Amino acid sequence: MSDDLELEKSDFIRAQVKDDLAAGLNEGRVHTRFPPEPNGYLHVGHTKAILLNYGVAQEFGGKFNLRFDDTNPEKEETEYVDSIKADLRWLGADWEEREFYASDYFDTLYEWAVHLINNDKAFVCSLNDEEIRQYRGTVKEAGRPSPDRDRPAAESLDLFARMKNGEFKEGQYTLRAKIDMSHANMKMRDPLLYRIRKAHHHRTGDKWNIYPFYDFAHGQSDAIEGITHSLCTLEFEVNRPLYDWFIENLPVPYKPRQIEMARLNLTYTVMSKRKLLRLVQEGLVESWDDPRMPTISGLRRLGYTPESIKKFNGRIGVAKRDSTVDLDLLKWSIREELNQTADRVMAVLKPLKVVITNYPEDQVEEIEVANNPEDESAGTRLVPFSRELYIEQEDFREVANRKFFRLKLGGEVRFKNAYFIKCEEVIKDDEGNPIELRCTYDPATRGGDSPDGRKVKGTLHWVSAAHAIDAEVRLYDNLFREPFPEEGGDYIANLNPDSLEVVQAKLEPGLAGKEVGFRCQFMRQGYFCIDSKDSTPDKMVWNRTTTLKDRWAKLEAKTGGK
RNA sequence: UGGGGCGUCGUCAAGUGGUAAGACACGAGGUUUUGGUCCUCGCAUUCGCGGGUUCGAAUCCUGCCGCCCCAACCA
Repeated sequence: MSDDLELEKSDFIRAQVKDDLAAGLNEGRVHTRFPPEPNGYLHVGHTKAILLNYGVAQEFGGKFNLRFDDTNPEKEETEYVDSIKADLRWLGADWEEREFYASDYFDTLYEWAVHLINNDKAFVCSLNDEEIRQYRGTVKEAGRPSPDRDRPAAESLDLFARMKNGEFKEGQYTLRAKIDMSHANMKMRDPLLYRIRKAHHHRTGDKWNIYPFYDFAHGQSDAIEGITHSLCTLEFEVNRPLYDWFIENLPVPYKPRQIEMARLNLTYTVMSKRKLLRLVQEGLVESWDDPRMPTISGLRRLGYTPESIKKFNGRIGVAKRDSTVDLDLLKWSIREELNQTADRVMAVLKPLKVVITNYPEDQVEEIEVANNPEDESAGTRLVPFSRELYIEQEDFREVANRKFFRLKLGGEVRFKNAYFIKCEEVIKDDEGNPIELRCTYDPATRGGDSPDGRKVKGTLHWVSAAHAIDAEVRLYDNLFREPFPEEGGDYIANLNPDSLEVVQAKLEPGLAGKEVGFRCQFMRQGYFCIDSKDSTPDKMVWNRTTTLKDRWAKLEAKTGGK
């Protein structure tokens, strides 16, 4: 698990920070921040930003702030700030006592807006949203100045104060910067600074009737906190000139610098809070932390560890080109860890009864099984073996070719660590489906080796029927069936109808009493963990974190089942 | 009147003038009481394309092509 003190992390951002330090910038400080808007749950994409920002601060002996970008009261809720904090803690990103909110700075921001008005760099505009859009021009045509652009500062000051006091309706006025309506960068065409919004804010309550926009809050918040490197995603590249304009034109205590990187995209998933919110609202998934969701809380519930997510992020790197990472890399990162650390247990997902006809009726043997072949120190345990057992339905075929190493009528296989078992008879239901196998065992093969040296090709996992624990197991698969669900139409249409299959499984008895969150490998099936929401001691619920690599399935698919 | 970014293997990604790292995926073998793990081998004569500079170019110059972002009172 720790082959990864690896080569020192290096990417263009860390290189830049290193250069800045070497050049003696920022008094030798490094100070980063993660600035989520509390309008939804965090997803894997955010882990890239969190781990980068926190990692850079750590690596250069700097500080890391958590700052909620809460300038839009209509979409923001305390539930979201709580979930965000829980996710950061779980990931191990420690903001110490520096938990801030853009709303902490509303008073300062208001003063700074007044400062701009006084310096003839902002004005109160009475255009409505439609007019503002028209006056702004297009990407290829210059815009036109608002008729209010030359409103005297005294008048703007008065109007702005009255906006704040709630004297006007929403939408009646805005405060805008006075920059350049013909600027090639649309963001510089007299951008909006404040809008009237008589909404209840999750922290400031009803104190404010006006709220600053992102552009007027973000860089200034960075400046107030003394952030040295303000890392964000590529789409904010066009906002940077505006970011710098405010820093230059306001009496800020510090001049931070914005650096942009590519956001994370993953195949077979969507990575936008808006799109994830729709899945939740329309009941297409159970909740934000549905194990199929790419949210941090969803992955946590699915069984991912913080380490695996860090490993994943270490592998994908940080760069500026738009990219979509293969979901397999994420799955690989958790298998990689769990292969080393998870105990192996036997659990039968889709049970088929096996009766060993020559095994004494009331006999029970305790079979010794290694807990983890990758880790001898994990020790061994005893598993009961008896006359009636369960095996996996898919481990039996009445007839099959020699590529099928498992049990067939008349064939012999090994039951893991127990005995060689031979299938003598199949009992079927009315539809012809096998419902019970009558088998014999070879007492001389106890432990799973034959003294006469004969070989069997297959080894099956099994569970003693009388001792088995019943449990619900949720077999999760990709949420979407297409690698690029957003391509061509509505992503909802690309939802994978088989993203969840629920089965009633039989588990080996040693699993009784395991705590919520417990992870292990169900031998030959995958990695599983006990669900943190729905599992109870009486009725366990398990989630499949991910399958094992399955070369047999691949072979079968290739040969078309022949 | 457009501006700003970005193009290196199927997918990520190193590389910063000295002759294409690594990972995932994929393929072929071997080991194996998990068709898992592990091990071995293979997988870019070429860096979006074309010119140029140079003894030497993915790296420099130049022309073209392609993709992404910006015209919310969202962030």
